[in-house]
Amino acid sequence: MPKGSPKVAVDIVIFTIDEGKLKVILIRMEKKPFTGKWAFPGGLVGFKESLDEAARRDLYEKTGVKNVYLEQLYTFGDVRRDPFSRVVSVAYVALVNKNRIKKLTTTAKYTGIDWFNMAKLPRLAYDHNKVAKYALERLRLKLEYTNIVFSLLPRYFTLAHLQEIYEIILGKKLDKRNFLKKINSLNLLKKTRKLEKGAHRPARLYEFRTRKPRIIEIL
Amino acid sequence: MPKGSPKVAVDIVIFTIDEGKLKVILIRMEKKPFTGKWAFPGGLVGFKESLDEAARRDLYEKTGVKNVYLEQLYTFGDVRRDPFSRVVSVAYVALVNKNRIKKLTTTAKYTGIDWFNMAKLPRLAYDHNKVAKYALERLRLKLEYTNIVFSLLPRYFTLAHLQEIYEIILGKKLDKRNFLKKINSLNLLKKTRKLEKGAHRPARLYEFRTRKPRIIEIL
DNA sequence: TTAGTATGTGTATATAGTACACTATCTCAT
DNA sequence: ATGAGATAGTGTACTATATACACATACTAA
Repeated sequence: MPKGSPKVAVDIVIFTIDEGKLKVILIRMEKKPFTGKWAFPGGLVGFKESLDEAARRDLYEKTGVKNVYLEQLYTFGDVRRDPFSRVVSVAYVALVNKNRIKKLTTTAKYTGIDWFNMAKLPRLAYDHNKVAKYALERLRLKLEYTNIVFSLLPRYFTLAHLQEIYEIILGKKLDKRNFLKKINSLNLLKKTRKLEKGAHRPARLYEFRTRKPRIIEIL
Repeated sequence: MPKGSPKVAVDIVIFTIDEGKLKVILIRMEKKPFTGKWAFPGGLVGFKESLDEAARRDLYEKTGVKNVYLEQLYTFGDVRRDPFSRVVSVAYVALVNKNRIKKLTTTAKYTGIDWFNMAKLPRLAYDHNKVAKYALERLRLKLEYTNIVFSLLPRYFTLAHLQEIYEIILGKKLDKRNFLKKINSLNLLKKTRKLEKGAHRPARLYEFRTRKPRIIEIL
């Protein structure tokens, strides 16, 4: 029978592409049970903010960016996931363009914040390795039928650049011609006038038809 | 900035098939802002139970059934979703076989509990019409690549019966031959010796290869 | 024996996904 | 001016999956 209620927090898996790798932001914990361990950033949800707002606020505090793709992932509520306190955590996934981030900042409660290669995460605090696994699955799935990568790209980009991002996230090589067919079938892109320097044939630049999150099929 | 923390509740969309319709359990509220309105059953999460446990407990209290399909759906956390209190609600979806339920019971806080046709829901309390929409989408989606309907069927059943349930949930007629092809490709069923009375050719009975929730593809 | 009723089954077509290689266009070096 | 180097851009054949569609079969009951 319920007596008292758990606390509510949000945790955010903030993805970016950097140096040809899929990376996430982690913060280093100072508090007792997890001293020195890394975890996804997050914090308690205030009385006067929705879950989405709490996630957006935390993302802004850490990275200084707004208007990126942000989606609720799953809610983790095991009793012992935080050994000293009962906290239910609503996990979110965010996608940010690394160029738009000047500096990562965190509060005094933490002793560090940095980008980590998603493929080589250390053992994380709480149940955050499970969170990471869910987040990657969801990201890969959504890639197939939405335009969510717009958050990872500049306004104008080449097909090769777009394909590279897909390859990094999916963790496998794609065929150029089949990739174009798929992207075309989703009807996400608009051609522009070509640009792109380089000691070779210049590539045409594309832009997204819309830079708002747009679901192509049912979720 | 967070000050205090919202309360945490679970709400459960309990589906069944009855009289050829997809139905859900609703309870009638007594408390002030929603007096007389119907809502999905649920309640606050206790300090010593996980979210899943809270959902399972509530399902058991209302219906007396255990061991059915139960899945977390989404977490609703708008500030004003409950006008008098700040409650974050983790919504769950459950599938139960109506035959296994003797009686619906609820606590003194509510003035009624009953089954409602999912296709004709009244205006519900809180944000529960949105919850209903999400739940139906998820149910339809999961139907396509999992064995979750096992919770809605007896141990032995005919293909016609199985197909009928799919048709009710999806809200459209299916072709018998194509349906069989699809079910076979999922490799969910085992043939048994035929039975089934009736004034016509008797139908072969099938059973599920396994009656645990089993994901066929990635979620 | 027959009428009635639901079962059980196969093929042809359309659509989506995958495998696969060569020509075109530019820059830079000579 | 020419050629080497480098990446861009493009089409077809094959496979797998999804859809449309109709008739013979096996039982019960009169």
